[in-house]
Amino acid sequence: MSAQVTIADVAAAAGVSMMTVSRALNNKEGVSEATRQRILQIAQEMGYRPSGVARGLATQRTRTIGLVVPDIANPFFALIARGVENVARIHNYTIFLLNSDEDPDREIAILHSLWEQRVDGLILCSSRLEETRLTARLERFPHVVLVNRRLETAVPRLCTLNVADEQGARQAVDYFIAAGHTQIAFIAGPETSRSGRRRLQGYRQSLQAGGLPYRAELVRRCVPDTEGGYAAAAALLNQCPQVTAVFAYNDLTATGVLRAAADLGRRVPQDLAIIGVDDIPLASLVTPALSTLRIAKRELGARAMRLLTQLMSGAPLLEACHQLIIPELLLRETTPPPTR
Amino acid sequence: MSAQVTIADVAAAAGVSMMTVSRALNNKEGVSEATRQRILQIAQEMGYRPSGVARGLATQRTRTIGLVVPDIANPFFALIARGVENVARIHNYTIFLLNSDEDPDREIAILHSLWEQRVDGLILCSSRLEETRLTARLERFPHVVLVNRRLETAVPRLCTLNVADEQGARQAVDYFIAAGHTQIAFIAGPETSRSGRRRLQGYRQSLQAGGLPYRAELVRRCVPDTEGGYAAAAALLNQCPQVTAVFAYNDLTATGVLRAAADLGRRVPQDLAIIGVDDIPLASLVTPALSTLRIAKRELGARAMRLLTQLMSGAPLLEACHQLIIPELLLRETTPPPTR
DNA sequence: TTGTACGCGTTATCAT
DNA sequence: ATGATAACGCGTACAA
Repeated sequence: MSAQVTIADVAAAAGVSMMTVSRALNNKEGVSEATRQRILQIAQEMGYRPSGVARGLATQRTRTIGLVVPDIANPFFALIARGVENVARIHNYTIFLLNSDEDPDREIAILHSLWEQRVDGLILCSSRLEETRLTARLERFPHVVLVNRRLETAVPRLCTLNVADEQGARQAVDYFIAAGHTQIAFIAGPETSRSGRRRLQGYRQSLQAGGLPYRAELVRRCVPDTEGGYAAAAALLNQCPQVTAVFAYNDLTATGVLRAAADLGRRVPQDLAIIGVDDIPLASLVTPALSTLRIAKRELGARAMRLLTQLMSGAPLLEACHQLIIPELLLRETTPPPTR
Repeated sequence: MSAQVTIADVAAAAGVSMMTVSRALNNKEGVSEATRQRILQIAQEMGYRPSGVARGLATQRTRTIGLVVPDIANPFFALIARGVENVARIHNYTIFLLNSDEDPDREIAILHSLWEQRVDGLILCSSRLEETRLTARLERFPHVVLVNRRLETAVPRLCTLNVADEQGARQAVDYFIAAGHTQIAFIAGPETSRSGRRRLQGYRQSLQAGGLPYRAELVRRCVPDTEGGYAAAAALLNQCPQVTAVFAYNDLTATGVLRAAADLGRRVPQDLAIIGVDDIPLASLVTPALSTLRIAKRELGARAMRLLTQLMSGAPLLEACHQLIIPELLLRETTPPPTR
């Protein structure tokens, strides 16, 4: 039980006041270089490390942030988290990571505990809270970046960072239409997903622009994982065998579509073309490799943390407070090679 | 900037002392039920939340723990993290998550920052620090659980939780031998991996027990990802075409082996049988689906946190301080179906 | 250049 | 059952 070494111990050992030690350690002026070095030396030898807790109480800043994701085991969010961490590390912030499991009640509980920890900032991904409840909780936090969630009302000290879902969906569906497909389905993910709803908008816009009718039976909700995609695709292909192209909510569901196609004897991409979303590592490892809307996940996380850092620094924002990430259509093997 | 509501504010509003408020909120005795309810009510209305920072300073316990993993984007560790979180949540601990990137220097830096945060406990996964440096750093922490890392010397207030690597490797190689394979290769992962070294021991033991010679050229080091597995397998299969079975460091490298086999025209499992380790979600999604040594990752994480909770509670341990998780051989499609 | 005294928000000790 | 007071470890005015 190595007794905690405090600044008082160091001061005593160095024969100076606590103040001098504090100044020396925090690189503030008012200490001669000689004593500073001596103090640093002694602190080092004693294994002194300042208490973030005490410092937090004194300064009212903890140098911690909260990162809330639906599920860190989802590679999409894991990569975002890596991006956040890379930037946080540079600026010396430590991260509380919490999983919300897409459960609004759980999300509330998480925000409470993060607030109790007095985090300096919060990055909240894919919040499933309704707007009023969400903004009410968020107002207490000094600085917030919302990822993958839009807000109707402006909240001070809050930025958002979103994927251009509509535009992305249009890219995918436009591609299908240009390739001559007329029966294009959308496996839409869960009803509660806001990005799913926006992708649906893009899907409809694209159909309309291409002069194709919208057919409700070609849009299927599903649990956003491989099993969900499989089930939805199996039902779809049985009931609407005329479908030749599927745009999927994400790569996990797209993988489910892939397996359903295989089980039903549909060749991919000849009989059925598929485009997913995210470009998680899995996408390039399944057979055939998934064509997908690539989202720069690490970069997204890094940008979120950079925004938060700017907010926390108190300086006026250099960038726009509400940003958009544009996905990029990545054609692999589940879309036919270009014919010419 | 909603001014922080403190216990003093609540006390003033309720017309009692801070102490009474504190007692009421912490369910301590010494408060009449009537005033307790009244205080709870008022605190609620004022939106009061106790400051973990101040509480941490006063109690010398922060109700936070540190979780260090090599890379949270690796699904193996992400699932362990979920296991840890599920248990932490129950006991009201909040988690600092840090990625070590398998970099010893980074690991040291992480341990420093976690110590500065005064975490109550630490779960450290796959430490790459040499024993003396590691134990020196760890002694400062009140309670530690080491995952996937053995220690020669005993450290007080420290438990370990490891995968039975040797035994697991033996299960896989024994299976190959029983199936009649005589040319069994091992794609061993990085030299620095201790579990890789232990799996190599198991591999050699199994060969010896089966009366098969050990051949150095059948053991290949590699970066532990798909690309590394691909490169190692491609070289191996070119130089030693007689190989009919490969035991791979993990599922990621096994997937690389799978792709190398496909590119070299080897049918799996007929020409080449493959067994990986971990059973990450990817394993069942590649084609053919990977046979693998399943490690119960969530359960591993949950057990680690349960151990830590027991340590932190101060009560004597109910379970053994050094535990082992036994992997389970899961036969899918990269091993031939049983012939009979 | 250096030191003193107080505050940060909460719990613990000791009274009342 | 309730309250006053002193920690907890550090930073910050202000003083020397």
